[in-house]
Amino acid sequence: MAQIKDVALHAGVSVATVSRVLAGQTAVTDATRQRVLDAVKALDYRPDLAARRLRSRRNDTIGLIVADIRNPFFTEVSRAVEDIAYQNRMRVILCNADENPDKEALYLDLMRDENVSGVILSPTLRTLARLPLRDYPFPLVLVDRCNPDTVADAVVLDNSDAAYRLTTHLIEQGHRRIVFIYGATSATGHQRLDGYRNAMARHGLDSEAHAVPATADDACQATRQRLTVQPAPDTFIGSNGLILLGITEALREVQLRFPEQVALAGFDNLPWTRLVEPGITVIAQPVYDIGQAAIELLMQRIANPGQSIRRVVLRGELLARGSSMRRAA
Amino acid sequence: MAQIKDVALHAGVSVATVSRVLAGQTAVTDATRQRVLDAVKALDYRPDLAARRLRSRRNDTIGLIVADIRNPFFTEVSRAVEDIAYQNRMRVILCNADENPDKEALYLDLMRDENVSGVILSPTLRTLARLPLRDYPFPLVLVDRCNPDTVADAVVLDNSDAAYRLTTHLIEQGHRRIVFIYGATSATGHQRLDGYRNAMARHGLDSEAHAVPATADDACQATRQRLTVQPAPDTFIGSNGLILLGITEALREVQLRFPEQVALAGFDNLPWTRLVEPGITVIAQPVYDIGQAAIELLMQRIANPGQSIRRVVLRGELLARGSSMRRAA
DNA sequence: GGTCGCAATGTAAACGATTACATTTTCTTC
DNA sequence: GAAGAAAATGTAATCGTTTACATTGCGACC
Repeated sequence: MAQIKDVALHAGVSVATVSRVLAGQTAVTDATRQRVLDAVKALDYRPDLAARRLRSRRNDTIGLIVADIRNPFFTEVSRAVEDIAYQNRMRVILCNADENPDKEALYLDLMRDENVSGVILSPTLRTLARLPLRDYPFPLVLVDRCNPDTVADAVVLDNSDAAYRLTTHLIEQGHRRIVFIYGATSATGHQRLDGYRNAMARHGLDSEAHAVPATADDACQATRQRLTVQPAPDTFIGSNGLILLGITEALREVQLRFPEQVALAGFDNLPWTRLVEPGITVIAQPVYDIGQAAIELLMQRIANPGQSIRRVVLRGELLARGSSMRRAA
Repeated sequence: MAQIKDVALHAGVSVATVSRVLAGQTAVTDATRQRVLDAVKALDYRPDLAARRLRSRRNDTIGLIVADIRNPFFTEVSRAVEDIAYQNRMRVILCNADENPDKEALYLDLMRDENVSGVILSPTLRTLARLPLRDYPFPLVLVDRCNPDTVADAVVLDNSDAAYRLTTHLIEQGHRRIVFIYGATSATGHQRLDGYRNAMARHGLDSEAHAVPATADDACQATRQRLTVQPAPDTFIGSNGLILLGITEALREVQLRFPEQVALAGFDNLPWTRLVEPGITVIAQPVYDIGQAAIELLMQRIANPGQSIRRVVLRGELLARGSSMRRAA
């Protein structure tokens, strides 16, 4: 493996000059620059990243800690983050916390060990609550989840508002006994719950919400359970794509028809929501944009650590489909 | 930030001893080991990974280059790889090649630069073809995709056989005019195509296959297109989950009923395949197992570079659902 | 008790880059 | 053409570990 001194020798210059050429500095003659680049090519020289990072104390790597990689929301966010990062010559270390605060803490430690330039995180409720107590040695951008009082850059949906609009839509379609099932571990679930409750209260209706672990199986279980209890609900809302999936499975098991026997709606415009007859009404999130906004925010903060805290709030779009339509009288 | 010499000072030993304790070597007295560990804790010392990697020339990082992170198959593989890797104190760099050979080459170079201990790769056809020409400076394990003659460790499904079984099942159910839609860029698609062709030929039926870019949209487009041409097919097979999704969308658009008007089957037991009425028949892959086998294979090779090439072939399971059932006469 | 052997520990040289500082070259300007 | 400034280049220290090699300590054995 060629080293920088081999390149220097080959080009007839000093190692410092080679380093400068590779760093893209200006204080080099065009002629020598060219000789160095030729030598680099001739020897197929590639700088040793470990050495570079040790000496320069820079890393050009960012950490991305997602709550659940199986959730298509996060895979799409990851895609965006990765795209933009590599366009800017940064590496990404992707970690999957599986909605587990311990894993999350572990990965945050790991990021510190790796001396990353910054981290994008979708925190569980516990980590979010502890955020003010800890002091991380890197810039942190939250994505998908934050509280009104969190002191960190963040990119989120207008969760409460979107849930309010979704619930209002259902009420306007004549549904009344609306049950809300949400993920217990995420701030998102709670904010959407707020929106749901507000909409219900404003129309003089009683709220009924169930917290579950944020997996399809748990949501399915909870829905089954609820169906055994009278009075049966009109309508279910799932606070994210995985939960909506679980609810749908449970309703399909007992052969309930949408929207005649039960109405259904939720968050995340996943491909299958269009396929299930007669189409499931959802709030669509601008997923790629969320990821893109997050990494751009992070890079801005890395470049300028002193800048004031920013929060980007994106709007969800209501896609009304058959599952929420007014049922025949 | 505490350094190793601070720890040494605090514990009253030399830096070498500290390093030895942290490396878990045996040639240290219990008493000194304890003093060192106390000092580490007291100073909250964390080794500088860049320095360690530079000096030791080890990295304990593996690269995972998946073909398409949006394909749930690969997200589940990633989960498995990550789980096992971190259990073994290894880091994972996850890269998404988007089925693009150029991106793939870029990431492979990146892995070389990062000096990773090994790489898990799901190659496009082009990269697979070029594999013998290149010589990578790290162990390589292929996952999901390989040829009979590829000279590398690999973990794959019994693709041809599974497709054969699936096609035979459809034929036995009375379907005849079966169209196979597959991803052009992956070896998997071609192997499944072989199995399909064999089954058709054995029953004296004509094959009809269409290659498409491996996305749901392209599969949807191709299906729409095919539906405009007479004679209309009995049945569609999608060579993976994304393509199956695209086909399903196209068939739903024109309101065709399963299995009365058209039958449908494919690969990947994704959650939504159970939800679409009356359930879509699929070959289920042991996804987590595939990822687990891949990283275990890789770790074995890292530990023992000289061992002979291994190929792990896992069996797909046919889940017969309503979409492939015999239609009423 | 001296010597040998081995275990425990210490000293200092790597690892391969970047970069502060020193030096040389080139360009202005008179 | 000389002086001085600025640009280009070179020399060598440095980043924080690991590890080869040197040294010390200690018990066993004769």
